Amino acid sequence: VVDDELEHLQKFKSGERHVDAGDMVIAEGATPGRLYTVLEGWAIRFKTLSDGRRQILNFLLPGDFLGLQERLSDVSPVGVEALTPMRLCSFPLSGLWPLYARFPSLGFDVTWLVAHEESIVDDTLLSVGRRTALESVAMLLLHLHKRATQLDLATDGCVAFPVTQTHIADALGLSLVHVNRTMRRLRQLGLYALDAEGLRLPNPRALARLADWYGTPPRVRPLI
Amino acid sequence: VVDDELEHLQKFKSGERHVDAGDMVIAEGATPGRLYTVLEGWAIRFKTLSDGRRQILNFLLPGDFLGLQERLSDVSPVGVEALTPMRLCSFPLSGLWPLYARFPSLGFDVTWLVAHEESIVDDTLLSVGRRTALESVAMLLLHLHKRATQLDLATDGCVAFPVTQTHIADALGLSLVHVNRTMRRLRQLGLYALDAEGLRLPNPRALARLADWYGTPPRVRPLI
DNA sequence: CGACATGTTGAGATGGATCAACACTTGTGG
DNA sequence: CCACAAGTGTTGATCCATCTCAACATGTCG
Repeated sequence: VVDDELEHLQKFKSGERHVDAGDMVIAEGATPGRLYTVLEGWAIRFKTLSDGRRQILNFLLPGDFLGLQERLSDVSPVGVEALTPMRLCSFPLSGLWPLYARFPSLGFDVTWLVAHEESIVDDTLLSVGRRTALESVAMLLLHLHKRATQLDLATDGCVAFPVTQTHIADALGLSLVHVNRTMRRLRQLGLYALDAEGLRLPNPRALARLADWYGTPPRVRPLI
Repeated sequence: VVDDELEHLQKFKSGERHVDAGDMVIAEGATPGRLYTVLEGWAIRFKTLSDGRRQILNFLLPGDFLGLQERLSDVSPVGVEALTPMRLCSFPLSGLWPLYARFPSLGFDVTWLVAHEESIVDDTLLSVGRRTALESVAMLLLHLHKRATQLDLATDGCVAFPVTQTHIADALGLSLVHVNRTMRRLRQLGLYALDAEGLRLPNPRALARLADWYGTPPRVRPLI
């Protein structure tokens, strides 16, 4: 989707960063001075309350941008944790302004990426607030499968899926146990299959109907 | 907070729009060709499922920007409804790119506004997903009161409050009845008072502790 | 005056939470 | 090679935060 933007942004990179699965890319409460784009791998962006309750805000896949929302205050209010080994394109926060000044079209693209991420969070908020557990899980599986497929991460409709039931629970504001039971229902309905190979959705349209969610047709450079 | 940006953005305006309380600024499913900044008044940004369940994504106050997330696809996936009479600064979508090209710093500010709105939605998602009803309502009241105060809408700690319990329910993914009972508890705890004058928070620090939410110190032009 | 929006309260129902096991796999150190 | 811990998935039993249904009160407005 954003190949073009990615390529340009990389000219500003000051280095690549590699992290392992489970590593924190940005720790909650840290003061990161870097921005990243994801080149490879999956991550979660999350917040936690002081007693440990955690909410996953969204999943980060290749092409996603991170570090901007995190920099609105001195201390990052969110954490970012790798779900798989990752390759990140890194550049300093101080490089952002020159980028806008000299390549306004890239600034434009950054805005687009941020707005796009927000629209995903909007959708999740609708799920968590108003959808039932079954509907929410249906939408999340469909959403992630679709994104991965659009990034060419699918082989024959099957995408590697590093997301555990715990992650799904934390993304949808549900308990682990209830996610487990809900996913059993979806599985028995034949709406998804998951094994070592990855995630498969035999009937995506039924999932979409169930979740009342029909993704947005992707547009490159949609503004202007 | 954003007076400076507002002033510049207004140079691009193609007109002012006035709407009454209850009017739709942007209808769900419409294809708006305009962007707005709020000059005066309150609004909600929301999504609805096809059976009518509604989720408010965030509240729009003076200085907020709208129309960008809405324009990521051909059809606006969200609606915007005025809670009070509003005055909006309007300019055409086609004016956005020239703005970036000729005044990169304004592009920068637009990015900041979008990222800031996302951080608010992030906080709400944490509430809806992981906070209890009492905590969620506490945070919402505190958040709105703080924003209004920062915009100088408070007189003597009291802000006009056009938000009904139905809105709070739809913002927090709760039922109207439960919001009513929850607010009664908060009222009896002396944590808020609401009358024709407006909303008053006698003990904001207790609310913050209850909600485990300590807003971000506002920064103007925080990037660079 | 009635219609409508908003707030309030009670009673009962339920989706989802919590607590508690247990199975399976993987990695690790002795 | 085995014992063990840690992560993940699964299932049953029970509880409760919140929902739904149903009234009713109040204020506003045409």
